[in-house]
Amino acid sequence: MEPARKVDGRVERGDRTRQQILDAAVDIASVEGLEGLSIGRLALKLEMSKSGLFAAFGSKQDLQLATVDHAAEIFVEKVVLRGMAAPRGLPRLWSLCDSKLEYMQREVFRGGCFFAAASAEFDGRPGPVRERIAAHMKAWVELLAGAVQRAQKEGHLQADLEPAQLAFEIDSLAQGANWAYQLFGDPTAFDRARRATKARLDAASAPPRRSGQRADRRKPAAAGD
Amino acid sequence: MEPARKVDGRVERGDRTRQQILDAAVDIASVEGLEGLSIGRLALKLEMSKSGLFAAFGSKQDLQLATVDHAAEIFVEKVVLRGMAAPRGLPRLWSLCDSKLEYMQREVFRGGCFFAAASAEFDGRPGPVRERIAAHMKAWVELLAGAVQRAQKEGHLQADLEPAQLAFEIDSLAQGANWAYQLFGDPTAFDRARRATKARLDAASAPPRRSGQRADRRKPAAAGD
DNA sequence: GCGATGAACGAACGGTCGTGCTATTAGTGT
DNA sequence: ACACTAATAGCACGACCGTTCGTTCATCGC
Repeated sequence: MEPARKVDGRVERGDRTRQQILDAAVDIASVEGLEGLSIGRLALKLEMSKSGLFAAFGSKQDLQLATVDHAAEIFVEKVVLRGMAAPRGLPRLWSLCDSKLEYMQREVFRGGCFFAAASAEFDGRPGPVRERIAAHMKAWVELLAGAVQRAQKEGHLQADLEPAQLAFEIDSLAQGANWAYQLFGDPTAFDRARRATKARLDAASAPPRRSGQRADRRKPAAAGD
Repeated sequence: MEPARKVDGRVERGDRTRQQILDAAVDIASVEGLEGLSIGRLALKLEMSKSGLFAAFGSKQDLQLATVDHAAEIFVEKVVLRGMAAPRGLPRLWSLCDSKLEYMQREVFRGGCFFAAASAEFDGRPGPVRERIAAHMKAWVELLAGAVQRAQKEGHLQADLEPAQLAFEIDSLAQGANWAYQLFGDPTAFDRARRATKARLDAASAPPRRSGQRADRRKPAAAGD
């Protein structure tokens, strides 16, 4: 969040501009893509010279990597931290889903979910950038799966379901909503995703604790709010 | 499918090369993107001159539009027709989902689902290309929703659920599988999507016809195969 | 045969891309 | 006030982009 500091604690001038550059880079890249993000246009928008901007990163690829990391920081701040603030178990799981949907809906990035766009753009281009994107996304789905597992341990979700499977399903719904909203401009997509996620979590909820009975029945309590 | 013909029935030379060009264009674009698809590289791959190729379309945008339409033809052939061959109602709905998953899994296009990539690339770039992509995708989701509606009329699915909602959910699962496979190379994603889709359709299935009873119970029959 | 037609070609255009090199500025320690 | 250093600007390069132009060549009606 705050600009990086040197060992002596001073805020360097270069770090400040780096932050400004990355803010603009993430904004542009979420709309035009990481490859469409050109150094010239970025410099124009920031009213600085192309070479000066370039020197701050050394190569386009390094700029792309830094942009991906910067987007990840924002993602963590707006989605992960916000979601993890909820009490552990099912509420936290739901909160993570809802945070991601809200982050897409409010368009924290102008072009919708940065990583949805970046994934699609780079999944066919091997290299460090693709690997970086994949690493961040892997961390996210594993965080989700971990939240599922935790909700199982808390007795909120059925114990016999596979965490990765449920994480896959609810994250797919969020991605589907982002897709529909970005392509069609359909804001109801987020309602659809929320409804579906709630219903899915409901169906995966553990039955109220009674004597030894199989977890094949539903329970009326809603997942969210 | 077969090359276009003139009024007198002859097969023009230009149409043949157009088809060859579009085949290669779709292949490249599914990996590198529609914008990354450059006329020079395309001409190199086809071992023809840049200018000759260019003349066959008139502009890059027209080439992109033709590429999108060509991809849609292949999509219809491999997914829609194959899916619609199943008996109407729930089997057809499942068959459509399965066909799309298979088309992604077998990588009919080298870079996974062409339209998943194209949507993400162009959802932030207004213009005819974006509109064309959106039109094709709209047709697909409406086809899915129509299949849901038909399954309701046949009594296979509960009558009180919203077709567009269910269509959104199952298509999101397919997109999620494509995403996971393309980014992580995880082939189990398709199994996950299939399982989730089956379970979702199961949960949406109408109860076996008996006296007036509400549609809140499950029925054991699986959705697919 | 001959002229018309359309397909494909090679060369070149202006523009933008990422990337180096060198000079100049601005900030800091003494 | 000065030297030192990091940050930025200016400029040019080579590569590639989409596009245009004029030309060549095969084909086909006449």
